[in-house]
This record gives sequence, C-alpha cells and structure tokens, in this order.
Amino acid sequence: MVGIKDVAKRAGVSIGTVSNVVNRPHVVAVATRNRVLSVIEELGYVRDESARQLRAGRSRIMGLLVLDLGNPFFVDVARGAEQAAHAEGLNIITCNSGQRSDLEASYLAMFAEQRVRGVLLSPVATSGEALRAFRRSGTPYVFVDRKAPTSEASSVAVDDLAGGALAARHLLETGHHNIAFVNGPAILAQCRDREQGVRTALAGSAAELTVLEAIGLDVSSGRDAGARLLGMSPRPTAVFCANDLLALGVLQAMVGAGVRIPEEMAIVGYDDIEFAGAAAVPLTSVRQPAQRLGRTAAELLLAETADTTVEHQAVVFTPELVVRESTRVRRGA
Amino acid sequence: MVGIKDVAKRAGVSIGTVSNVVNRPHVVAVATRNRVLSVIEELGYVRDESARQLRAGRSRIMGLLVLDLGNPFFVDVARGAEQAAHAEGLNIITCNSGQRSDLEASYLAMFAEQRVRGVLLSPVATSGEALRAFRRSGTPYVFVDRKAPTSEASSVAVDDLAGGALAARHLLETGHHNIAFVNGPAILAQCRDREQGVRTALAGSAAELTVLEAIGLDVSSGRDAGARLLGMSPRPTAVFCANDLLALGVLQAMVGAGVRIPEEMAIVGYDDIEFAGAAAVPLTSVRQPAQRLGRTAAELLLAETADTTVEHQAVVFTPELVVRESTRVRRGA
DNA sequence: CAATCTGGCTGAAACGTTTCATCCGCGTGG
DNA sequence: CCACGCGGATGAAACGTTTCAGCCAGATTG
Repeated sequence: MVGIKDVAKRAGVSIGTVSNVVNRPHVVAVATRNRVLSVIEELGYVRDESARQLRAGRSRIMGLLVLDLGNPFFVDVARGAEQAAHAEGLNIITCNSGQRSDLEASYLAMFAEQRVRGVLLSPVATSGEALRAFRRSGTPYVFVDRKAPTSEASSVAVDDLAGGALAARHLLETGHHNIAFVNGPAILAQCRDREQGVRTALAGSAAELTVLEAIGLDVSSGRDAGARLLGMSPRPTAVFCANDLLALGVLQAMVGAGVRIPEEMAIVGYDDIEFAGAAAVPLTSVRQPAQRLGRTAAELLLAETADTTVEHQAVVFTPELVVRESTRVRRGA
Repeated sequence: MVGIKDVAKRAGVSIGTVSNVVNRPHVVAVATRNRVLSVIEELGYVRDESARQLRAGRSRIMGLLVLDLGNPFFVDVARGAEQAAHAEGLNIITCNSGQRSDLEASYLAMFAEQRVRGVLLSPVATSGEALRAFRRSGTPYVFVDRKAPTSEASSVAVDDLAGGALAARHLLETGHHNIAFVNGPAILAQCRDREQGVRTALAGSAAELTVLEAIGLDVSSGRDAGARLLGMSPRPTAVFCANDLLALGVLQAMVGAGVRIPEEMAIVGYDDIEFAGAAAVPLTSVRQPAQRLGRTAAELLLAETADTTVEHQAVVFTPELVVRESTRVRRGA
C-alpha cells in the first residue's frame, strides 16, 4: 500500500511537504504542489485515516445507533442526522441494534474504540450494562427519540404521553368504548409512555381498555396481535398500536378475516410512516417529525463536541394526529 | 483520555504486558492478569482502534453502500450482510448514497481512507468517476444487486431480465394487451434490465407497451407516474413498476381517483417488500432474495479478503413471482 | 552593507497500539 | 553442578500521519 513517504520520495520532497500539499495547499509553491499532486495521482495515494486520527486524537465520524432500521421512522431519523453531519463535513455511520442489548453493547463498544466524535443513541434501555460501560468511555452522546435528564446528556424526543393521549382521545371522540392497545416490548420507554398516555386520556371515561403486548414492533408481531384480537369476545371496536408496523400487521389480520375497517374495527397507528397512507385502508396515525429529530440531535451533539461548556438540553417535539380512513366515520353511516 | 501506558504504570507492569492481557490473556500469569484487569476497569480504559489498526494495517470493519435505505429491500440486504459479517467478528457500517453520485463518491473515499476490509457496493453507475477513483485505492469490493464481469470483481445479483419477463408474461397471461411499464432512472442497470426483460417477453405478442420513466424509485415518484397514467387515453389496463415503492405510489394515485384494482388497472411491483402485501390492494410482486443477496455478498468478500488467490464469482439468483389481489382475476368476473 | 523578514521547505517528534527479540529466574534432567 | 527449557515479563521498533521548530536563500529595509 502506497504511503506518504512513497509520494515524497518519488516527488523528491519531504513528507512534510506532501502533507502540506494535501492539507494546506496554499502554503506550498505552485510548481512543487503540482508535481506532488501528479505523483499522488500517478501512485494512487490515499491517506490513511487511522494514522491521521491517531495523530489528531479524534475522528471525523459520528455514530448513530437506532433500534430498528426496518422501521422507516428510523430511516428518516438517520436522514436528518446525516444532513446535519454532512453540513459540518462529518460522516455518519449508522448501526442497527434491532432492539438487542448485546448488539447495542457491541456497537457502542465499537464506537468508543473508534473514538468517534459522538454518538446519537436510541437505546433499548437507559439503565443497562451496555450503556453504563459506554458512559465510562467518555464519548459524548445524545439521546434520540428518548427523553433523559439533562444532568446526564442531551436528548431529543417526541412527547409520547401526548401522542398516546392524542390517539386515545380521538378514539373516544369517534364513539368507541371498548378499545385495545397493542403495545410493544415494555422495556422500551416509548412503549411505556404511549400506554401511560392512553391510560390518562381514558381515565374518567367509560371506555374499557385492553392492553396486548406484542413481541416486537414489526409487522409480523402485528399480525399475531391481530389474530389475538380476532379471538376476543366481546371484540374491541377500536385498536391503537404502538407503531405503524404493528398497525399494518393488525390491519392485515383484520382484512384477511373479512373484518371491515373502520366499521367493525377502527385502527390508529403511530409514526405516520409513508406506508401508512398507502395501506389497505389508509391508516390514521400519530405523526412524529422524524427527520427533524435526527437533525436536531446531530446539531446538539455537534454543538457539545465543539464547545464542552454548553449545557445539556432536552428538546421535546409535539406529535400530531393524522386522520385517515381507518378511523373515519363514514358519512351517513 | 486514558491509554495503555496509564494502565501499565498504575498496575506496575510494562505496556507489553497490558497489551497481552487484552489480546492474549492466557500468556500472562493469572495474578498479574487480574491486577491489570482491575486497573483497566478502574480507569475505564478503552483501547484506541485507530492505533490498533495503524499497527495492524487493516481494520475490522466492512463497508456497505446501498442505493436507498428508504427502500426496505436494501434494509434486508443490509441485514443479511450484517449477519455474515458478525459471524466473522467484523462490524459493518452501512451508508446510503441515495442514488447520488457525489455522496457515493464521498462514502467510497471514506471507506478507502478508513482502510476497511472491503466494501459491498450497489453503485449508481459502474462507469462513473467515483468508482474509478475507488478502484485505484485497491480496497476489495463486491457488487451487490448488480452484475459485473468477473474480470473486475465478484458480484451477487438477481436476474433482472428474468424478473422483468416474469412480470410481463404474467400480465399477458391474465389477458392484458395495453401495458405500461413505470421505470426508474435509466442510469440504473437494474432498471434497464427489467425494461429489457419486459420488452423481450412482449416481443411477438400483440400487446402494446408504454414506458414511463419516473424521476426516482420512491413512493412519491410513483404517485406522479400514476397521475400520468390516469391522463392517458386509451388508458393501459395494467402497469408494471420497476419497484414496489413506485407501485405503491401508483396504487395510491389509482385508489385516490377511484380506479378499481385490478378490474380497471392491474398492478405488478418488484422486490416484494413487506409492505407490498399490506397495501390497499395487496400487490403482486417479483420477489428477490434480499437477505440472501447481502449474506452471500459478504461471504464472498470475506473469502476474497482472507485469501487473495480466490477467483471472482458472479452469483445470480432467480426472482420469483408472488401473485396477489392486484392482478388476480376475480372468480366469475 | 548589515539586519530583518519571508516564502518555502525539511527533519524529527509524537500519537497509542502490537509484536518480537530478549531477558530473568527457577525447576529439571543429565 | 551445568545446561537447558520454560513461563512470564520487558523494552523498543514500527505503523503513517500531522505539526512545529528550524533552516536556507533571496528580498526588503534602514
């Protein structure tokens, strides 16, 4: 592999000069510069980032660890973060924990060993061993899609209590009294909060609430939950799902069983991913500003790494209900 | 930041011993080992991967560059690749070119500078400047979802001609004579091949073919294409889309305009992403073994980097048609 | 003409590891 | 008692950069 000293020798200059050509072209005489550049081209020299980084002590990379890249919500978060990072000339590497603590731990360890500039993190749990070890490494981090005390770190989240309440209230207002909530794994704070929001909104109303916990937050878990719903009697007349993937699964199960949506079963999802509007019955959903979430988190992290005196912030966005056919009362029905 | 020599000093041993504790624990006496380990724990020592890599000359990371992470097909590819890489103790970093050559070039440059073990690549174009520069860096790479001459590199792809033909033949067999093909950008070989497959299958038949080129391969481009289809007269009775995102967009446009699927317009997509089956009208689609694609590509790359004498391979998988309601002739209709 | 400045370049140190030759002390076989 | 082997530890070299003090030659100033 060709290194800086091969270039130097070939061009008949010192390695310092080659380095200058690459990093501070203006300080070297134009003739020398061109000679060096053409040798670089000729030899196909590519600088070694690890040496560069070793010397510099820090990298030009920012890590992003998300719960599930299979969820388009997180793809949007990643897009937003990437935008902000590129604007500062940093690269982002995106990793997918798939909600597995062991993978989460392994990626966090990798980030720490890589000495990345900082990490955007949507953790499985804020109290786990993985995270505790990572904290000790001193790598700066910001929580995405997860609230956290500012004493620990900055965070950018969406108000899940409000989101849950938004959905529940909508179902109440459209006349439902027997409501199911299909939740994801309770380890996830998002899930707990959304459920809490639902409970708060329903408290005092006459509505009955059934909570089902799905194994995952994906479409197939949704199908399972849908099957369970179908077996209930009396069957709830409305179901709110902790995210859109679950809702799409439930929807599939209902359509497969010939249940009419929304007449026999109203459905509300969460995230408002692009596919929600294109579903068998377009889904009512609680929209989160995913891209904004990612962008803001990255900006916060950049600000903190640039100037360690900045204080942690906890940004909370407000979700928004998007009503579509899956809960729309038919005119004249 | 605490380094190996801080640990050494604190534990009263040489740095070589600390290194041994970390990398070859068995060669150091158990008493010493424990002492060092507890100092490591106490100080929160994390080894610096850049120094490690500088010394080793190569990294423990594999790069994956995909065309569009917003397309669940590529998320599945990434999953497969990750599986294979983890099995070998390597980490994968996934980057998203979004079909932009400039981003592609920037990520490839990053991979080269990082001296990654190798790169899995689904390129925008195989002839571009970005790729040419990357080749010179000598970083091993394997094409994913893209055929390539074995003289250049290994590749793992799906037979797009067969896929296109599969869809077109299906539409012929279900009685359509006026067929539209909504294609993506012609820079993409996948798109060109699928179109070619369609043309081949239709040659000799009486069917008429209209080709529309969408701006992107996403849902909103599909909606645009759908609008264009609606304006045509005579309007085609069937449409095949170069991927499922496009098909979902077209479907949305049709449903929005009150066009009945499949009676007034049959639709076939490509990729068979999970959302295809959950769509307004479940989509007939050409299924590709996405995860397998990623896994195989990673394995090929690993084999090549382990032993440079292995020859390049061109693996081609065969796609498969999954028929659903969007083209299903209603019984007794 | 001496002193000073300046543009352009050089040489070497430093970054934090890993690795390898070497060394030490001790038990063992001859 | 010597030689040898061996487990265990050490010290220094090397990896490819960046940076910085310093050097040289020529231009500028007083």
